[in-house]
Amino acid sequence: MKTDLATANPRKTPRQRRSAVLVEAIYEAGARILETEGLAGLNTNRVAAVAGVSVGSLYQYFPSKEAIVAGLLRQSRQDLLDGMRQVLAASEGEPFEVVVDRLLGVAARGQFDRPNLARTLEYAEGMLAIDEETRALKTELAEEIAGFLERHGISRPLIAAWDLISLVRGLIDAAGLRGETDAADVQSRARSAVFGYLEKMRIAG
Amino acid sequence: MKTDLATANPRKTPRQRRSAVLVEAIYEAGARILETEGLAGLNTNRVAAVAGVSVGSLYQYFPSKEAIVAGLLRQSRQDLLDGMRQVLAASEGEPFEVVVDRLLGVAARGQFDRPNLARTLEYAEGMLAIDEETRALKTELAEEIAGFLERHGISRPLIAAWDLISLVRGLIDAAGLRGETDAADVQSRARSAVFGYLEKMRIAG
DNA sequence: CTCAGATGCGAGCTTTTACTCATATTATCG
DNA sequence: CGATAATATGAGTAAAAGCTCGCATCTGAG
Repeated sequence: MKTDLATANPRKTPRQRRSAVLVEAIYEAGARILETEGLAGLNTNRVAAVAGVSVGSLYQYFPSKEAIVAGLLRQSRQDLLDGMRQVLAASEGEPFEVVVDRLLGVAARGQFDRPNLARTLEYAEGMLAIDEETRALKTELAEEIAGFLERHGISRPLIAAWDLISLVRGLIDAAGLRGETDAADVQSRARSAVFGYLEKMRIAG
Repeated sequence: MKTDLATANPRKTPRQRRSAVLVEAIYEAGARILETEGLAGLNTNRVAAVAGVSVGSLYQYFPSKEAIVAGLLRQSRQDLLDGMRQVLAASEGEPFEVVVDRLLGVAARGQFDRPNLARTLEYAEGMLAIDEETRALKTELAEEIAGFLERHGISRPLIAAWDLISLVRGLIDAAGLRGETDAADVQSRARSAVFGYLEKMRIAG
């Protein structure tokens, strides 16, 4: 638990194809373990075993087990941010409600298929030394959303963005945990919460 | 990580005062560690050290480290459930909005002062073998809220209860994590989300 | 084909951690 | 008090986990 930043970043980057494959296998093994057993079940020996590689190879590219988790978190955040930006870019001139719903769709898709993984990764942030870049992705996402909200007359847009992100995450996460499978239904309830919140904010803010 | 139920429950109950004090010290030490270093930072040796007792004593009352976390989770849930029930019992005939706001206050108070602890405990449920009784507390809470919602004409009350609980938790949790200190402001935003959601649900349900 | 650099390996060393047990101290009650 | 039950202790053990290092194998440029 003493992990500082130096040990939470990749050690070296793969140059040949086989090493890229190896790194990918490690990430997937890590994800699977986090998904089924959580942070506490993740150890380098097991990751290596599940990935079908040796511990030594693992340590060629990951200086610590935290680095694996950090990498997964970064990927997950980057994907979400990219998805959101794509929606926003492709939705110029569209009605507010439509855009919000599309954003919601991106969020739901990213979280609902592997809810345990998503939850563990988010939880991990508070416990690990995560590099600034990965942390920044979270802020970037909020700012992206905030900009969009501001353009549509929502007051305190940054606060609202944070609130909406965390509230939607909480709702979807819990639904996944309970074993709900109807993503459309969950999304529609999340929509209610989001629009409800926004309406109140338009008046009160 | 193999912990089954037998090992996640208290070993024996304190009979004298000194042992009750000891157990209390262990819980508080556990809470402090979870708060600052998360689940991964919790180990029996450290808990004992922080509590100022010996490992041997710890194992007199806790069969495993999981039992400490399980106990903390149970307490936290019991407190929340009690608080909610008290509000509901004391609010017969009060307007819906007032009661909701009081419930929100209970939730916020229980979560906002030690957000890291609250988050870790909730996360822990998925990773540990928690006794049925503690698990049931979660359901009881949802059902309590659901009953209240149903009496006020909310459709799909149980789903709505789950959604509201998790959405409020997500929102408050994130606010605490970001270091917000104005509990009243957070609560008022949570109120917006809750009423917003409920209004949509009254129509759509 | 060759060879230097890149990659892969896994036995094994070290540290951490869960947990026990023999022993010592303290409370309670007659 | 004195005796018995309750409680507290912490050195010690076994298992798990983090991580290294010397050596084997592969790849691609020339």
